[in-house]
Amino acid sequence: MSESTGLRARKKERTRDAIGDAAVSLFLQRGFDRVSVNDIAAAAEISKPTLFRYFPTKEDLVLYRFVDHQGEAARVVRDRQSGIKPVTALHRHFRAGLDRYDPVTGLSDHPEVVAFHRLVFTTPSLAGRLTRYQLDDEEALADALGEGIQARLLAAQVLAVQRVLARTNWQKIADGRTAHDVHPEAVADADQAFNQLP
Amino acid sequence: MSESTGLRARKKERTRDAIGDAAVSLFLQRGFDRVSVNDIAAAAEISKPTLFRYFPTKEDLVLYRFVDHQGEAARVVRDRQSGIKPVTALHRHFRAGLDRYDPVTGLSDHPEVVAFHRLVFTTPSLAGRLTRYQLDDEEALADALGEGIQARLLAAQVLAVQRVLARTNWQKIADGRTAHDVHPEAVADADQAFNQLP
DNA sequence: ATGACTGAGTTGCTTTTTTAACCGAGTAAC
DNA sequence: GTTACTCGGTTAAAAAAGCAACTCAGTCAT
Repeated sequence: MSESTGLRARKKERTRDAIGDAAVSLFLQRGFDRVSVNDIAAAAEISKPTLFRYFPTKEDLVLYRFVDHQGEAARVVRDRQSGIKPVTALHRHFRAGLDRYDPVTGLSDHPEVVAFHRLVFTTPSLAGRLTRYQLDDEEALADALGEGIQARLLAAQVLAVQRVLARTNWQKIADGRTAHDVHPEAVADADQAFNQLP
Repeated sequence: MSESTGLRARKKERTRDAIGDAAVSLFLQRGFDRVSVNDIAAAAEISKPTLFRYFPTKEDLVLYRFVDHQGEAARVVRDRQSGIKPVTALHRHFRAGLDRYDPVTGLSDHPEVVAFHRLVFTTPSLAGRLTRYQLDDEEALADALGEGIQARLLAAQVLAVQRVLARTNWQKIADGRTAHDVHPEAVADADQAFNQLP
């Protein structure tokens, strides 16, 4: 088994995580625009230019956790077993995320995750930037689905569905319920939503 | 109060410590020449050239803890209050080291320190290199003491005395006694030794 | 409205680190 | 004896990080 990543790559990854974690932690403590990039750089013990070498903008410091899932939908479609319809593959993948309470499904009641989602949804510049990421994601998914306008339409609908499902789940949890409690409804919602897709 | 060390300096110091600690820890586990510099570099998560930029030779990886005390005797003499004889200043300084169980006096029963001393004394190349350090130390002390042959003689005698005292203390502790138990004898030995110096 | 600040990004230059390749001595295999 | 290791230590080139100083917006006094 090769888990040898090379010194350079390993340290870069660690630096990236350190910056991202420091940023999110500070943002959760004090709010997005009460924290300067200087604060983050200081907390992560790196210099400001280094910070911007890892993250193009301040917003990306928050959203890099989503970026890591960038293109995931497209990948699911591409890697599906033959004979399985794209929508089915996406449905199963979302369902699996639900079952392991993956934060991207909105179905996580870890306090940090909940706070993080509130941060994103209630900070306009972050929500804005997030939709831009989702557009990229949509495009990739459309490409994976095929060529014409139908592929684009389907891609848009799938991602819209996932967005709504995730927000719905998050909302219920933000209202104080546990992820475990919400799980059955989340599964039912997902089944209904995906099944009425073309 | 300024404790601002600058990012660069702070990280360098940390890297140095990481290398030194990794090295000593491995040496204590497996013995000096059962550990390659590659092992040390890997454990400290730095590359081999980096290791050698921090430490000129493998031996220095062990001895840097002594190097940090390099020139201490000379400094004690130079910084003594006026009216105090050099030997007296050195005597008091050694006595103070005894009182705080400073490892350099040999009067420490921390298992790690004891094992470390055994490592140094029982590994020929290390003992050899250590005496070279002590020669440098001796020269610095001689310069601090004055010009002629007398200064050199005194310097040599002082350091010889300190060496013997430290080894004597260490030997007693290696035989199983506690530092606290040995302390009175160590003080008596030191008093006797320093008092019969010119 | 002008001037002084603050904060997001950037730029040029220097220092540090990684990488991979090498040297030279020792040593074990055959 | 030659071949092939391993190990201490070095070198050159390229990547990455630090530092200081800068631009460009906004903001908030006076």
